Amino acid sequence: MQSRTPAPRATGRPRNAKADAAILAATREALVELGWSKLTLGDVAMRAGVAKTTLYRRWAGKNELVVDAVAELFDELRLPDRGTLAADIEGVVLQFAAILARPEAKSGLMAVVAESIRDDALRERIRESIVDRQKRLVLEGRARAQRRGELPAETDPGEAARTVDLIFDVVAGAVVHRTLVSAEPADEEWVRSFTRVLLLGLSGASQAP
Amino acid sequence: MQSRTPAPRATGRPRNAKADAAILAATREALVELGWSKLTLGDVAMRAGVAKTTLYRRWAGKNELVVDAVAELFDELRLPDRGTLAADIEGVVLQFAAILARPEAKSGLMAVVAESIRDDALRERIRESIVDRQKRLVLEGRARAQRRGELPAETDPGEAARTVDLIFDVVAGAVVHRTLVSAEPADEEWVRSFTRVLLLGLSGASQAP
Amino acid sequence: MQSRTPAPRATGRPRNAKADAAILAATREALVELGWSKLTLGDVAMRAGVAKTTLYRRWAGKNELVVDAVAELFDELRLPDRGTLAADIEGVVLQFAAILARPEAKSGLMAVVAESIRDDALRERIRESIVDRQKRLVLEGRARAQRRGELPAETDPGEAARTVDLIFDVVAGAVVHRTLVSAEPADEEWVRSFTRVLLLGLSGASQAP
Amino acid sequence: MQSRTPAPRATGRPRNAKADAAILAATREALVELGWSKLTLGDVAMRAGVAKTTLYRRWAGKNELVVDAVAELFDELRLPDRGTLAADIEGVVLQFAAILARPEAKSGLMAVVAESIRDDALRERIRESIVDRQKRLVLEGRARAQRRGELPAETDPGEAARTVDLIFDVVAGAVVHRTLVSAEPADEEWVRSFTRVLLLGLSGASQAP
DNA sequence: AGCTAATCGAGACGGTACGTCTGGTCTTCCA
DNA sequence: TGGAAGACCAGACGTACCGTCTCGATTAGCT
Repeated sequence: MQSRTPAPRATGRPRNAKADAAILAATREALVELGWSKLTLGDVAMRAGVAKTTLYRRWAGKNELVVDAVAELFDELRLPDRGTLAADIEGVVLQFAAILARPEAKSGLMAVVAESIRDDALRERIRESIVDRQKRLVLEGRARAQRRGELPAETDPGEAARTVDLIFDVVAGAVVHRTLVSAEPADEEWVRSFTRVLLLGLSGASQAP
Repeated sequence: MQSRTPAPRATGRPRNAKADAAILAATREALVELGWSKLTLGDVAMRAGVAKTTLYRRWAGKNELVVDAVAELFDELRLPDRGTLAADIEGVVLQFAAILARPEAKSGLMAVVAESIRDDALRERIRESIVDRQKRLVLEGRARAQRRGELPAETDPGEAARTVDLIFDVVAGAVVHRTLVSAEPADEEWVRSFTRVLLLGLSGASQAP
Repeated sequence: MQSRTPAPRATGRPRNAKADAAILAATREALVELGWSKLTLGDVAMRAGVAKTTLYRRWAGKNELVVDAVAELFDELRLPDRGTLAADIEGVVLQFAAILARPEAKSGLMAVVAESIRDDALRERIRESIVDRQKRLVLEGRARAQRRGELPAETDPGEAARTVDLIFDVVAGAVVHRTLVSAEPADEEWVRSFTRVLLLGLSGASQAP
Repeated sequence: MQSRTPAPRATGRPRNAKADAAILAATREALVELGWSKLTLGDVAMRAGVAKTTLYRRWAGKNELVVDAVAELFDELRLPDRGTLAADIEGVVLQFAAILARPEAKSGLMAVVAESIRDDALRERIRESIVDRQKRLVLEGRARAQRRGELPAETDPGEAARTVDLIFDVVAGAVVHRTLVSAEPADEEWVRSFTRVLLLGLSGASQAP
């Protein structure tokens, strides 16, 4: 999530530790005001009160910077215990939708995903910083449901991993599409409908293959 | 889908009819080679053997041009009758995934969606040219399934529209996420798993509200 | 003296003819205010009311621009007939000194000569635009003195050319050194002393080889 | 000639004495390879195996450093007794021309002179370190010629000083112009022609004012 | 056949951002 | 205290594109 430290040095003036946070905050601010395509690194540097060179010393370019700035937003996601699997899912999907509704997330996320298509290193960075980092929610939710007896313990680990991936694609994809492409709010009503379809589909699929 | 004719003129030299197609083809070619962010209108004009002026006379900018260039790709989608609802869905989802796997679609689509977040006119153009244009497939598929007796006739038109939207968000979102973010192929196996979850979820949801 | 026209085109928008003069004037203005080392092309462009790209389209860089800006100054040099060779020389040397005393000439000339040491094309440009262009004065002065009978007609053309070069090196070198290195004014008194030494030296040298 | 010691210190770690020489040598090396305008202090520091800080602690900037680096070159000038005034002059002018032909002198000298036009402190430093320091040669040559009886003892001290200045401007100016602007070698033949003109001019001028 | 009007190519134009480089300064640790 | 290392701010560099403009040259339909 931080700037990539090229190597831990022992000598020379150490980097200003506050600058990283200031730059990421300035990036999010600029994303809100300008959007991705009109965001310039010179402007971000100015907002952060930092020279352009400092920014380039820590990030390779606009894409890497925006990935890190956006990734921090998703670390807010939590999975409070709401008693049932359905309620847990609804809760986390609503949180996810709320983050996606924020303009700094909207503007940046899709753009870097688009850029990642032609930049393998960038895609890997997105996966590390954002996607895989949040798969913990799916794993934790499933474990909790298994403890409650709502879901059986998985037998085939490969199958289980594939299911996690499928769930993640469906949940993240549907919420993103609803929010960014359809441009409709992913509100409680929509989340309830979506969760019901998802749970029924999954439970049916696991019972009658 | 074509360039926006500001007003039908009667006099003066008529526009070169072949230029539109040449420009859109050149745009797709450039998307493949360069991706969205390194695509420049000057380069597209050169590839199309056309002056930059000509290009700007027909499209307002990069975003509008790319939307039109990409939209043509999705007109290939067909819904052949494969006998059952599940097979029909699998077929169209596979076609959709195949188009999304093409680099000119990948590069362009996500980028213009990202741009559309801060540009309402662009979002409207995307919806007209791409999204709503393909909702016909969902409607046609449902009608066919109702004729077969696989689905009951809908009673509440509002509820039916909401369901169409939900299906579209889930299908398009999941396939896009799988292809672009997870960067895994949406192959037959995945499509079969996905379709099963979707159908079970929908049928269960409609039976036991 | 003008910007180097890469090729006489027939098509496309023609270059703004006034821009050349405006840029050269702005360059001299900036030389006066800032000197060579603090002169920036961005600043010159702004002063001239012209975009930086326009400037770079016409000149390869700072050195070439300054050569042209300074060269125009020396076109003012005239050789009025003052009756005797000594008076003619004194007159033109005083004019030369007066131009060299102007800050736009001082600042620019030495700097581009310094740069020309490592840049053959630049040295050639200086020679064409400034040095050889003003050798006309030496030639004209000699011809006039020969018409007056003050100097004999030269017999050996090679020797005559070498003498012109020597005179030029001595005159230009001495005035430049006096003005720029010694930083003393090349005023009438100094010019009279210098001219006397020069003429005596030359006449003695031609009489008794 | 050395770095300017702001105050003679008594306490603390003493400065590395070798560093001064290493830096000046590195400066000359960089002048040869890069020329003045592409010489950077960071590069000089690296060549000298010294930190940039050390360099800035001893010299105020690029100009001061180059003046000192170049000044050392001119200390090689000697005035061996060749028997006649003309031979003495030819000898020293040839030496001067040989130094000016070296790229580290060419590149640096003209550039700092150019800079000195807008920087009085720099001009004073050049005069101290280079110009006045070598006027000793003119004085010594005249005294020797007077001892030989080639020149009369001067009567008016002011006039004598003015003559020294004039000689210096003519000699230094002509050689510099020949070498750097005309870019022709100041070889024995040229020096002989030049010296003859100079001596005839001076002797004639002193005889018949 | 001439007129009118919009097109076409070419390329210059004013702007703006890029990512890099340099100049000087500062901050840290080590000797 | 000096020195090596290197981060820091400031700002110019020369390049690339943007979207607009100004040309001369076509190319139709309408008189």
